[in-house]
Amino acid sequence: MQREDLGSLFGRIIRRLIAAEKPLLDGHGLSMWGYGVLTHLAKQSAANQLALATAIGYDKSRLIALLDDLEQDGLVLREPDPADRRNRRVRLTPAGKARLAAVRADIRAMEDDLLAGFTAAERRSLTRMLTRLANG
Amino acid sequence: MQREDLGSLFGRIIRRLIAAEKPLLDGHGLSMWGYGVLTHLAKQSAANQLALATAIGYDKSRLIALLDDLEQDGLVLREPDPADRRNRRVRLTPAGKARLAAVRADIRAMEDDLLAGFTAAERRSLTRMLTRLANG
DNA sequence: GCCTATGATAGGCACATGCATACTAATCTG
DNA sequence: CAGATTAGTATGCATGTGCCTATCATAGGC
Repeated sequence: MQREDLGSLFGRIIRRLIAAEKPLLDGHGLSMWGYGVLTHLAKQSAANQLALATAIGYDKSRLIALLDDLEQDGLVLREPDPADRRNRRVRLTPAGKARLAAVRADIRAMEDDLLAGFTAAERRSLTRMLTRLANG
Repeated sequence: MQREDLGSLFGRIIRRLIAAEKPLLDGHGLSMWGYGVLTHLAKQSAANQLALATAIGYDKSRLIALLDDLEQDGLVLREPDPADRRNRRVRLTPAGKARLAAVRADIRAMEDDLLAGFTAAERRSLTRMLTRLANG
């Protein structure tokens, strides 16, 4: 029973993260997946909804209602693609960017708190290794 | 949009881990939570089921059926606590230990594969940091 | 010896998930 | 132009989850 499972470690960490993030997201009227969509769109607008769904690992059927909500809140915009009228491009509105920035500030503060015991070098090393694992 | 969210990183990693672990567990006839129970019991037998549930972060109601299954498969044993007959101690059977060892070998191999690009020093550093985060 | 608290168990509720199907509009292929 | 493919959308199903309530046996406090 030497070393502990990665699965168990990551599982416990994810639980802590979710528990800490949930109230912050609630405070800004965002769901986990809603936040995921905004975050992704901040990096790059989506050429179509299917691409967005696969990019964030969400079900394309479920994405519809999620986008409906975000659009109704004025955070994202679905616009037709003139080149291929089947596609609907999705991008952030200014309000979406603002909302994201606000949540992100809260989340960053929470994460800083979580990493309080880590030196700057450790944090860099950790995020670098996590990124490698995530993109494997 | 400087650094990426911890939540997003951990989320993607967890997805990869689950996708890789699921078939291994299936191959040994274990569910995620079943594996979690066996792993925990290998570290220490549970004084009662409630303690076990909270230790692994599982719902105490749901634990019943899970233990029923594990017991029926001969992997764990529920035995009365002579000191307090409300309690039911839970511990691994030899078959449970054997099953756990088998799954664990598979999982360890999978994890080694996942960490293929990491040096021994990096792995140590990673697990040390993850443990700190998990036990915050 | 009563009253309260605790552990094991059963059951239900609301919700999110992955997965599958179906339908329409638009595009592409031959 | 006809047939196949793709994007968006709606919907349904089985499953798993957290949470909450109820019941029963046992313990412990007073």
